[in-house]
Amino acid sequence: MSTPGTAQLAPRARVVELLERRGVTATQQRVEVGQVLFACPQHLSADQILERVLAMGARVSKATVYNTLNLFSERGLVRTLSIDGDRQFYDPTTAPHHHFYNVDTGELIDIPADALALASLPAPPAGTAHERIDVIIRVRSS
Amino acid sequence: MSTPGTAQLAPRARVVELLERRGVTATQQRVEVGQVLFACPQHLSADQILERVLAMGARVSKATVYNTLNLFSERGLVRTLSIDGDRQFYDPTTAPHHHFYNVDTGELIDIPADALALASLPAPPAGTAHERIDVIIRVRSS
DNA sequence: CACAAGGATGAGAATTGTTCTCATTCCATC
DNA sequence: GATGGAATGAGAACAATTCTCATCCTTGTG
Repeated sequence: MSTPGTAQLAPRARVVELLERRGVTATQQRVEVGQVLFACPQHLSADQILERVLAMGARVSKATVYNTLNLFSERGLVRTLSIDGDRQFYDPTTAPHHHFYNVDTGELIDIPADALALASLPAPPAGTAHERIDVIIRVRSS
Repeated sequence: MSTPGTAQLAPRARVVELLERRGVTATQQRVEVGQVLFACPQHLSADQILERVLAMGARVSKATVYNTLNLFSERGLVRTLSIDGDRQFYDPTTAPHHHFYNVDTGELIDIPADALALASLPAPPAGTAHERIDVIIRVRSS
């Protein structure tokens, strides 16, 4: 069984390497946020991340969590998901992939890119270039 | 040229029919919101809808606009889109289709369902059933 | 046509997720 | 160690949305 109150974390060294590879200064708080975020493939809200960082005994503010997540997002370390209007989720998996979203439970599940073939992509509107494609398959508990 | 201050509106009769077909009581305010919303294929925020309803000389409150849009959404009269975390957009086109989203301008453009082939849909997770599929192609001004 | 009953509306307060402010703290570099 | 610019944090500010609840309509019924 797992130690109570101790969640699985990504090793500091791995997080530091990830950040530095993207030119992000690896400060105390950023690394701690990263340890939570990059622990495993998952979908966490800012609040959940704050909670877990505090639970690991670290000291971080809400402002820093948001600053950090926005920075990570800009630098491609995390993918920001807007599924409903309520809040955003942060997805440590940045390689192309898609999502199931259970509208009843709020659960998000990854769909590997190769499990969903997108044939015949339409050309982007004049003067624009593709940036990323999000497919969300909404499902409901039956 | 168009009459200044007079936006294009869906005819009352058509809106009333749409609402009644879905079992929605066609009250004054709901019809007015519908006249704005169903005027043409478009993507409006709640604020924009409120603005336009007021601009047509009607009297509606913010609360009623939200109540109405949520009701329309439940009854399948409108599709609610969450593209970024900022606000929701309401799309009168309820038939399957997808969207381009320009991250620089915020512009949303419809993609007809048949312009984008989804091959090999993954099976929904156990105990769930497909509800709807949203494809958002993010583009950036180049 | 009056009228009750339940639904709809609206003004503004409340909530919630996120951003902002700016004084303090940290940290890489000299 | 000093130092300057970046990072942090407490809490205020903000914006979209929801809630509250008193008032107003509608609609069906006698």
